[in-house]
Amino acid sequence: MSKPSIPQGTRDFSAETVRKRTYIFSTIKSTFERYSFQPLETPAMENLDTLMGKYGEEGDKLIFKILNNGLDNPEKESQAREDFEKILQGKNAKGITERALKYDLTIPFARYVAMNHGKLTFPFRRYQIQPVWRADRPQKGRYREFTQCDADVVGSTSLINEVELANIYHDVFLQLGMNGYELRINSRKILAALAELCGGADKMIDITIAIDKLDKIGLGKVKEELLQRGLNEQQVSVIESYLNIDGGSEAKLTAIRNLIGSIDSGKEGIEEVEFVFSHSKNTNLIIDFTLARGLNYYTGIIFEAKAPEEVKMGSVGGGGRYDDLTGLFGVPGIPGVGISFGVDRIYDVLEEMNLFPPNLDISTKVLFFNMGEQESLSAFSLMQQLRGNGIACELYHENAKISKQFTYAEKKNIPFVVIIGSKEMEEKKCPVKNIRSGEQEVVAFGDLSNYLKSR
RNA sequence: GUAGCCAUAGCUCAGUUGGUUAGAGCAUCAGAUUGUGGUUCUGAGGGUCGUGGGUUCGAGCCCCAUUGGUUACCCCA
Repeated sequence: MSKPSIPQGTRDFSAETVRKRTYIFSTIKSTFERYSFQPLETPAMENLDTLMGKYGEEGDKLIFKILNNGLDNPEKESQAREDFEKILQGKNAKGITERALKYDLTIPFARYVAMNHGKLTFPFRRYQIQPVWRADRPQKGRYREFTQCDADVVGSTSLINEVELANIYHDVFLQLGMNGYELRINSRKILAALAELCGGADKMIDITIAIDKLDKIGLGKVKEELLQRGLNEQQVSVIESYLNIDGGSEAKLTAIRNLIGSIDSGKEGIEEVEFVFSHSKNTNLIIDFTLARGLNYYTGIIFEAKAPEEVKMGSVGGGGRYDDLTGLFGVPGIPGVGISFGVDRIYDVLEEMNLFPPNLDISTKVLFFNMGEQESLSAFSLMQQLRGNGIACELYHENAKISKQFTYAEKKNIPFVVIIGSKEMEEKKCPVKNIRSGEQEVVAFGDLSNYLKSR
């Protein structure tokens, strides 16, 4: 028999990890709730149709497809073979696979809104915290199963939404102690204007893919890539002057106005960025015209949250505005804007920077020592009383050596031990020892709950 | 999908140009110590060297394949 294992890029979460993750989830969740977002959950799997074509060509390849059941049915054999031929040619075949694990939370949400738009009150604000799956090659900060925390507002074009979302990022990251994070913003309209200026709206995707890599590969390589992608020298030099925009936010805005302010979409984009920048309380907000983001459906403001420089984790969240996401599902005219937190990466950042608060792993508060058969029965009934009063406690399972029971308490990070032997049973008081400080007090049985509750 | 690196005890790792019975630290268990632990000391258990082939008198070490992990590219949270 082979060694047990789990699929590549997936993880088991131990108690300690779950508690740390829960800490992140509850920080994000309570912030979402405070901003009046409502929870939503959607299935782990969607119909393949729902997902295909929504994330670009690369995205499609990374969708985890689910094999249909019943393919071994002899009556359908010839059809199955025919369908499989399509798969071999890189196409999809409903006969082989018609469901897939969800790839993000935004598209399923759009699908949900399209299905329920008649029942929803707009603007509709929802948050969603669920796992998603990508058939990617795992590496640092990248998993095949990971959890996203999304908040979206649909049915409103107001830029106030963008401002609020920028504020949410700030609230969450400051609360988590990631003070050095950056929230970069840009507008797709500015990128569209740049493409227009370079003589081809059809080149927008090529341009954005290339310039998005600026901080990674440098200006020289970006120019090379642009040339490779079919832009001419003159167009590349326009892009170069765009990329050279630098300095403080005001200086950047002035420079971008000079460059593309005369183009309608450019002007709109600049106004958007300026609005969000000037109205958000987020002091970590940075205007970054090189920010592009991969997902094709963004049309206005785009966000990307970056981990503090020193941890080299890159993006820990992102989002943006989409004018017509539900249009993909036959319900046009519902604009929206949303953001996402990448919990798994945030976890890695907090771990690396040592930012988790202590005591997250305290679950059991009291360990009753087992000093013998009669003694343990007495401890048992006291323990039940404490549990009734909401105190998590545990009785050591056998009459082992004292030192062993202490070690157990220490390993399980249980802060208090209670020792009940024959003497204590007679006197109806017992020593309560704080394991960390070593302090010990004798407490009457009847006072035990109150004593422990207060510390 | 492409490329690099790694795989030896529960964990972290040594292991010389290929040469006797594969080691250390930590962890575990037992004892010194039968109601107050964490330090210390003594002892014990624990391995098909990822798997399968090959070269060789001889392989943990060299070669091939395979599996798993990891890092980078593409892309992305």
